[in-house]
Amino acid sequence: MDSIRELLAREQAGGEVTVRGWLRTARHAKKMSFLEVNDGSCLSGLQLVADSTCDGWEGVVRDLSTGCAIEAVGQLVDSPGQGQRYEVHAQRVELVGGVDDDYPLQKKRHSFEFLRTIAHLRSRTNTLGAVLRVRDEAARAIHDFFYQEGFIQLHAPVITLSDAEGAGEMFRVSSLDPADCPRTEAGTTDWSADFFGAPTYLTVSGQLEAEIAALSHRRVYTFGPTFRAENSNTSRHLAEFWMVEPEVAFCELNGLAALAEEFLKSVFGRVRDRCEEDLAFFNQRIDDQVLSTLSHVIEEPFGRITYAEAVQILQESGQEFDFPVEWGVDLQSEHERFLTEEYFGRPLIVTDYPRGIKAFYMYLNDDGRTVGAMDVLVPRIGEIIGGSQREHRLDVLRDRLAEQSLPEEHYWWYLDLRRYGSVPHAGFGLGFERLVQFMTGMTNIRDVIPFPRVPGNAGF
RNA sequence: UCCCCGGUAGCUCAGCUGGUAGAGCAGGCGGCUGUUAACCGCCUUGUCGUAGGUUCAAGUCCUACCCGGGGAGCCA
Repeated sequence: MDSIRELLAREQAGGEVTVRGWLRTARHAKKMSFLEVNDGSCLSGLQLVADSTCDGWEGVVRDLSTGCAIEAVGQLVDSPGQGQRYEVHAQRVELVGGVDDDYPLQKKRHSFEFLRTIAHLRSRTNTLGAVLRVRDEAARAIHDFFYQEGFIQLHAPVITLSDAEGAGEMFRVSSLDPADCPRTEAGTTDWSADFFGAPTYLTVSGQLEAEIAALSHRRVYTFGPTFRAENSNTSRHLAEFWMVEPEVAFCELNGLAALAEEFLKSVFGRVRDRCEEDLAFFNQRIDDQVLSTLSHVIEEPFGRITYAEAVQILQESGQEFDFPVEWGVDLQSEHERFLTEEYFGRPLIVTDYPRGIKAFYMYLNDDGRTVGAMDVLVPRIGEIIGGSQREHRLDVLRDRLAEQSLPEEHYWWYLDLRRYGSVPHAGFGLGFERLVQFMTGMTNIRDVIPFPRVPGNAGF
């Protein structure tokens, strides 16, 4: 049995083929029926043409409608009609699974909001089908890029003891019965009686574990689900999302920025090459900037400025911003978008942020006021990558922990890494769904992951 | 969490200054054509988000809540 993708890619027509899939439309005329079958292997469907000589004409073909699962055998021929190169003259059509007449997917366009309520069926639509293929290709491209660059993949734990960077609410993991859990003498929950003997949470980042592996295997990455219990209701946030986190030993900030740029160019190039049809669809139906934006990322060098330069550009821009800009405050969405969309018009790497607005583990620069942090900003999405050179000097790291009132005992093993063969190292995090959003032009992040988890909704 | 906008048929929406609900699509039946989100005719479908309130009368006005969308914050 061939996939429709393979059949449509054939050099020439001819021969008997078997097709299995789901009907997008069934157009019935008096003497013949046209059945458009899709099997998810590509955006295009395959047109089956059946007439009264077809086995199954009465009792099957004439009763088919949108959504039916079928299997058909016939001859692959050049299509005389417009809109497709080949079609199949069906000799036999079997109904594998019929549909009740309340099948919710129509031939007409649905809103993405409605499709989210039928997440079990929406992957059969053009747009979500294309998203799943692009997402798959991007994931493979990421693994292949790191493989070729000599990285090994680290499987970071999903259940962790403590917060990676003191940022973000975490989901608690517990096997205790909330209605009847053991209490301490003070009356609070006795977590020492819980499954792990301590409070545990779903991970918010694999970074700290990746640092461990980088300090033995030099170039490593993680690619897995991460979790944030933030009450974020936006088109760019999920409670469960997939994050890519490379970590490189013997590497400083410049090397990391170069890696980030090379990484994005490679992954985007691969998806452009292999998802041509899907990307053309997104460009036509979702956002007509998709293809030109991809080319920008692949072909043009990224802009590179320091935070201080960014502040100066913003202050001298003459733009009215809702939030004023001055050295020491974090850049707002509107600032990031102005820089990458209007001022540079291409992806942009901003480095060396004030120490006060960044995490404790970031490398303290010689000026004493900035850290070796790096954000990659892209048009329409804003920050897509955040990373930094890590603080590898034990004494400085201890000062930074104390500065942010973080208890050393929670980070005992993280500090150990600085005591035993510490080396300069750096890494970044990439939100995988935001990458897919950027590549497809989809405006809502809930539509680039098959089963989105957001506040108040974990259905399907 | 905050600010705006919205919730009317299975879907997408219309419904003016309050007067008792409608179009396209989907679905059913019939017709027709190498058709392309096919087309033509007929038919079916509603606690007008929920709960209160104002009024002779509420889809329409008021209040609260729920849900959805856009933006912001947090961030990836």
